[in-house]
Amino acid sequence: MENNLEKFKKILQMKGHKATRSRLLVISNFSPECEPMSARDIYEKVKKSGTDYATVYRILSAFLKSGILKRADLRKDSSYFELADTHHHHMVCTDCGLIEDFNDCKIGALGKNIIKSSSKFKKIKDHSFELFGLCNSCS
Amino acid sequence: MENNLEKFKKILQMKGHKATRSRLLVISNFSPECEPMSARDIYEKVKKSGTDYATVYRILSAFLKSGILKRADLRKDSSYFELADTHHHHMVCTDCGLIEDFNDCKIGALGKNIIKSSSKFKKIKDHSFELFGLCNSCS
DNA sequence: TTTTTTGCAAAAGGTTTGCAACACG
DNA sequence: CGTGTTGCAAACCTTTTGCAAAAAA
Repeated sequence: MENNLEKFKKILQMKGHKATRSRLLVISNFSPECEPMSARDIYEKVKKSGTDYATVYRILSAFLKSGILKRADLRKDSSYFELADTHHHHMVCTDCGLIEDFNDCKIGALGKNIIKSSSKFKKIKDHSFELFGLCNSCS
Repeated sequence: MENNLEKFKKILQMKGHKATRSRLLVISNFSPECEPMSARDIYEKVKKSGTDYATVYRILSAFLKSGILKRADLRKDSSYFELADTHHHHMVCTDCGLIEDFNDCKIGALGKNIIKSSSKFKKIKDHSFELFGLCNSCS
């Protein structure tokens, strides 16, 4: 447990954040395996410690900027977040919201080809690639 | 002009909508070439005729359900909409918001392969694929 | 101690809803 | 004419901001 705490402290410092109680709380709720979370999801997990919505949003925004987190574009009503260093994509059930991860192997190459024919862009930093459909239970 | 009106009426009826003044107004503001639009973009174009925000949202929502429109996932602060029957994707400048369309040739096949290895999904209805970076002016 | 961050409260968008009047078919 | 749609106002939800108190380095 203390090991993890130290690990998270190190990550925060490496990314230029002060290791505050709230930030440690937020980051420790993410793992490479877990589903993307909304601000509300995170707030629900940290509110018992006194951390409020404004702080959650400020932390999420700072983590996005420093590259700890990235957005997942799931066509939901609010923004979803996940660790930035795990490159995978999602299948999303448009009925019940179920999310399944999948690994993407060929998108990077695709993007490089596409940009060659663009006159307005010369470099891509990131991409989204999500699949939408009905899961087995909903179909 | 009247030709277009008749064309749009036909589309609405075919999709099970009554051809009301507001719905004709909204649908006639979309074209296969135009950039995705937000509810605000559309409201700005129809407000002079008296159509209000609530109606715009109700129409967008109905058009999504009937398959006239689909969402575009552009990582902006609000939802964006475009005609559902034009299959293309977007490059988005994360600085100034510039959007450039591109045609996607290989994603469909990719999706089919991916779903084969899923235990929770057996059919994909749609996908997102957008590229994010800085446009030439912003980089 | 100095600077950054937090908690609270309030505000600012974006989106949805109740309801009576209205328009389409 | 009857049902579905609209306009208005108000509510709701997500996200942002101002500010004084608290915590990190």
